[in-house]
Amino acid sequence: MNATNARKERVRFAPSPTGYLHIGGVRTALFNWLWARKTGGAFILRIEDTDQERSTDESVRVILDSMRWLGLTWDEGPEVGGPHGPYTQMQRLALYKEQAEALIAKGRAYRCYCTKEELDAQRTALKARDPKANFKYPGTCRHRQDQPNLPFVVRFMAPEAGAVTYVDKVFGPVTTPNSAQQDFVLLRSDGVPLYNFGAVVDDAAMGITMVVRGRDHMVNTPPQILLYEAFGHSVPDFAHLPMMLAQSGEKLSKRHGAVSVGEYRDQGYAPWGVLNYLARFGWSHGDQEVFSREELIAAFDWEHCNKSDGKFDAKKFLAVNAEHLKSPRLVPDADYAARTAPFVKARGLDVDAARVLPMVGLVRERATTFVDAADRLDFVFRDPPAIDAAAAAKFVTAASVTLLRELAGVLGGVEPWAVHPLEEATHAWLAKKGLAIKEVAQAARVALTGRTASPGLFDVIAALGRERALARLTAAAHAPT
RNA sequence: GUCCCCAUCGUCUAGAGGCCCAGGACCGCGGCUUUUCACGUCGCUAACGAGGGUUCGACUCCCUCUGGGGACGCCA
Repeated sequence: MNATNARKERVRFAPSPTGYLHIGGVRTALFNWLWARKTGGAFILRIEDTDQERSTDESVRVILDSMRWLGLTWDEGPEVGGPHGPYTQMQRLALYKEQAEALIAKGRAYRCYCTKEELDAQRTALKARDPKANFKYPGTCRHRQDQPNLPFVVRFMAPEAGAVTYVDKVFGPVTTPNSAQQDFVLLRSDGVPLYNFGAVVDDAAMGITMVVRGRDHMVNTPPQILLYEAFGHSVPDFAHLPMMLAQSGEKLSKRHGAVSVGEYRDQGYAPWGVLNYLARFGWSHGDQEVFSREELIAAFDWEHCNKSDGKFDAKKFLAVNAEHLKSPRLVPDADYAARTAPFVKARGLDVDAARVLPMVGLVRERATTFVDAADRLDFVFRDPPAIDAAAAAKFVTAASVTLLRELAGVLGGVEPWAVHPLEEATHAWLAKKGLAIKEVAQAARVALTGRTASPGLFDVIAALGRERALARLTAAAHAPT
């Protein structure tokens, strides 16, 4: 697209498998993925499972499933492999240990024998004196002799003077004084790396050229850059994305409603509808709101990324999704049918995509989700249709029963069984009787669909087919009120 | 408290000094269309946080304030 984008970027999404895939995480993954696709680079998926307390295999599975459902395919990572594997941090422990030793050898890190208890005590004591104080590790073990029999963590020897400056792709230049840093822990006493160390070692090993992540990680960037420099590695570019908050302004969590990809999948959202909403959150392209996958890859850039945090809006999200469902360009009929069929089946109807396919036109402009589509299509596949009692009581009266029977007789002779002939025959009949369609429409609708709201009457009659349509009109006549 | 970041309608956003008494979308509210529900369509409500500069001219640049957010862990 543009000469400055010539570099093929290697980017990564590195979730912690501590639960479902959060909608905010998806946006981070998406922006990474878009950039990889746009630059013809690589999108790497890495599992950061070093928090053994909270990480689970189940969660890894859920995350991979969600990514696949969204269509955010990864070029390197779990299950697909790649030249820099393994792509799960707990399988890379030897590397972290080796790299930590290398830093110690360079004099840029050291073993610390202070126990967690000692440190906690110091922290608590400080807070007791000054509740607002900021506890920093005092560097007690910086020059302590090796203690072969004591457990230790490896700490970074942070510079006390100077500052780190980097140019964020979204936020521009950011400078942080080194005085804000401390001798943070690289390796725990059990040999498992902490976030900043693991991320830097892996990003360097995997040849990551740009780190794209949430703004909540912006504070991690200076220490990470210090690490790159200590190693003598070139520093990647960084792009931080503003955060997606709840309407209340709090961090978006389950108590604000659905936040996991799985929930939206189960609610019948289209994967690309989800991604489209997320793409436009913190990024814009003039007034364009709806994008196909290809359009988004072509249009995406960092210049139009916003810096300010935003609030998740479920209604707008639904609207964007509905926009996708309405468009055959964005969701082709076959895809629409395939995604709707499982939801129809979930209603206890033995229906496959092939049977849904010819019915897509009935709900295309009405349904906002595939679940909604399945609901609106229920009457097509259920025989007899589920009749809403209140609707029947109101519209299927003794008088309308007679009319419906008569209408069935009239329609019985219509050839071919298609919307226009059916409509013409009905109107001719109505004209002869001096009736307005209004006077039979709702009764017919309830008889045919069981509900007062449905697709167009003649579309329904045509879709049902001669036999079933006539049977339903007649059945209603036999079972009034 | 320390360090970092942010600031246009309720929400997502356009806006890169005059094109803006601020545009689009969602939501909300009306009208039209109509056999129902929708779709569609027309319209309405609604914003540049405050104060100083800079400039012939600021939503756009600078400063201060105010208001938000993030981080300060052997979590990620």
